Amino acid sequence: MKTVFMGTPDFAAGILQALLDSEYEVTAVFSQPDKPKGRKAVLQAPPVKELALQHKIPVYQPAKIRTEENVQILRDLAPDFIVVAAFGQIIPKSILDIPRFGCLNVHASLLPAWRGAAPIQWAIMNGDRETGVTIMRMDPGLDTGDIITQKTVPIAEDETGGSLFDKMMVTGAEEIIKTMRLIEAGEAVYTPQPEQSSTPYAKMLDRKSGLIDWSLPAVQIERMIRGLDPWPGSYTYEHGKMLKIWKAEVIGAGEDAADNGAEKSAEPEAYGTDSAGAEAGAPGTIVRVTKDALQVQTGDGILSVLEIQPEGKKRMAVDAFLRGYRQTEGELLGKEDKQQS
RNA sequence: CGCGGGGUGGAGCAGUCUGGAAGCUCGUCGGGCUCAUAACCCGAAGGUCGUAGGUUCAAAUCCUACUCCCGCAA
Repeated sequence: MKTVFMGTPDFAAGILQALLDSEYEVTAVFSQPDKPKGRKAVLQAPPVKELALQHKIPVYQPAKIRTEENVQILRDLAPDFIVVAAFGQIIPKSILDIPRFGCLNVHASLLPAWRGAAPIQWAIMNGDRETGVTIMRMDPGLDTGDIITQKTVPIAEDETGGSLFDKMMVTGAEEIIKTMRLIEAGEAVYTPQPEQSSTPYAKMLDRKSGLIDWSLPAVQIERMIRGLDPWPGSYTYEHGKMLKIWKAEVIGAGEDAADNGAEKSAEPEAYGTDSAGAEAGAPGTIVRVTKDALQVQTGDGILSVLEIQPEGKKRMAVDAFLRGYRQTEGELLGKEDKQQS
């Protein structure tokens, strides 16, 4: 069975690997063009390309796949399947119609939920308890094709975008092969999706998506921090410098964060008068600094920051951060100094 | 040659501009106090100040080259 694969990032490379390990013959790979990356702006090949080259599979990297030239190339390849995973380009009907068994897409959500470019992160940010992988037969719409197979994946309490990516890749790899066999055997069932998605569109993330809005509830901020780890990362501003936050925990406002909360608050700390002002502070205010904790007021509840990365530095635990940087209670986070420039 | 921050005992930082005894907050080890402790007190170990060269009586500090880490931008 001749198969053409289209994809770009690591997630897609995992799917490609599964195809290479299977009985399906990958005759060509399409990926996005190499892009400058890193500080030196060195051209870097996408992971899928790297993997394909290792296996001596021809790689095409058109800037636009929808040209007549590319369509012709695909016709000549005459694949039985086209498998698409995180390719990054919209595939026109003229190509969807080429393969005998259609164009299959591996999508990292339980469609119709989270259609779009960043389904994994959005599922975490939304606080979903589970998500999953959907294999669908693509149609010209955006993640609106008929569903063939779905497999749910639970989202752990401490799930990050990165850890969920790994799980989804494994599941996606299993499901795509399973689904291809099903189709080949003529046993596939195509279930149309409802027109309306059950969630907002999982829009593409960029660096700015990571700016923390302290007026949101602490739980939501904590989810965002996990969802955007390792990319693009969540951040705020401290003394006008970017400060990334990689890990945090919600401190129940009043509920039973008892065990360590109780002991600590038992200590005198002569903390009565000035804390009153701090507690009532605006979202983003640092309300409490101890040897190894940095607690920030949010729109609802307190967020205790656990792992941090100052601009120009590496990730570090808060206790390390607090040793050198000396934070003060009452300081307000999130203000970008516009002094410079 | 895109812009910028940084490499100082195990960790995080100060000191660099205005050369001249290695500092701060912790950690580690030993001892003490205590019913007890991550708290407190006393003491100790541990550093080629990223690398190489230069200037100087004298360089963490000034000059040159290199290297590694990181943020931004793409």
